[in-house]
Amino acid sequence: MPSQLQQEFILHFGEMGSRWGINRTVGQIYALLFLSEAPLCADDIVGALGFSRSNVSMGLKELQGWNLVRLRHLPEDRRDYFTTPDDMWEIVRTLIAERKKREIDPTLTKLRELEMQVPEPGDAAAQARIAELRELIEALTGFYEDMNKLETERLVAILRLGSKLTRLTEMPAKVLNLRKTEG
Amino acid sequence: MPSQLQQEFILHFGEMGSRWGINRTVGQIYALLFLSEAPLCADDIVGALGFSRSNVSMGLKELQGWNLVRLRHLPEDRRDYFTTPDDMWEIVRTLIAERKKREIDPTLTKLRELEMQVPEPGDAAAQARIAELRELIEALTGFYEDMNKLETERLVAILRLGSKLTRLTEMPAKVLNLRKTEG
DNA sequence: CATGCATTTCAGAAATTTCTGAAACGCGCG
DNA sequence: CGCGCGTTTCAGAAATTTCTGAAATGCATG
Repeated sequence: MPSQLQQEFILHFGEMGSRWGINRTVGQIYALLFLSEAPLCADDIVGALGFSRSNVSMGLKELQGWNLVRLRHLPEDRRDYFTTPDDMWEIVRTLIAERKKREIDPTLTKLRELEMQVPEPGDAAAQARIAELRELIEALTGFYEDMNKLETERLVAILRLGSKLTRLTEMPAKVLNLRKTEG
Repeated sequence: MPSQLQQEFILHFGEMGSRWGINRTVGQIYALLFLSEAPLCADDIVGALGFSRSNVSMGLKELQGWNLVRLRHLPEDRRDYFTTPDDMWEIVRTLIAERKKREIDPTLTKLRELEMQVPEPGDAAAQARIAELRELIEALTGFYEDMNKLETERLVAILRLGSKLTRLTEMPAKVLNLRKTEG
């Protein structure tokens, strides 16, 4: 039985679920798993949240589809248990990766496809706009991919620098090459 | 009447709409406005997409709520005309700002609120996890806010550097302070 | 202050998504 | 192979979201 604190967290995640592209049930299940130290099985979740068994099953399946939960097995027990990763950065990384996969990649593909089409007369402006959009998305996803390759420590260091990063863009090329690329 | 190319773009945006937290109609309306050079009025949109007049009205209102379209008036015509900004970076900036407002800020507020609560026994682990999540979100949104303050030129320069940014974190503090902060 | 033109509101209809219980399935074990 | 225990599927019910036409509203103009 979740405490008052946990209850509130879970309900909030439920409400936000719809804005995040998952639904209320799935949001609540995730929140519950996120807070609990020990792995939970489907019936634990039914007990805590009161959804039907099948709804929980579908919710867990969806969370697995998002790579947001890990399946585990306890000795002497053949039920499936689930947890969220301990490392919060790992969670955020998968979340971003999955959202990119669902919300951005299909559009990028479509835009590229549209650019290949032979334009009808009058399509010039539209096609230019599409190209510009594609370039912008590529700039952003390219940056994301670069950042995502970094170990968390380095990533955090960069985040902390924030607007100080501008300075790097002001430095002469020479200075930038003082150190060799590593990794 | 949209060309084949435009049609495809519009339909794609419609389908993606649901994944982006707007709906199909709204996605299509936005796509149409995005592609067209001249401002369009509600009836132009009805003509192009075949939705009911009221549906278009609601869709436009929602887009205005997202700050994704601009209202304009043409001389000698008292209808409302709409456009999307010419500057694509401005579009992306508002999009990100609005999504942050809807998808992240409420959660940040809630997490802070939960951290203030006096924990019941057994809540220690949960509260620690909540704190960790809050810190991580703050790190990310803080970085976002820093980046968002930059002029587009500088922002693009940083994006292009990508993983080269790591080097900055390897430099001794002295080097970093060679140049004074500006802006 | 009535008229004409355009936008907005709103209650119900239509469509879509979510949820449930019952049945089907999978699998290790005696 | 048949039993026990747990998971998944699925068709229909329930809930939610989206869409529509009709009526209401707003507002400049004669």
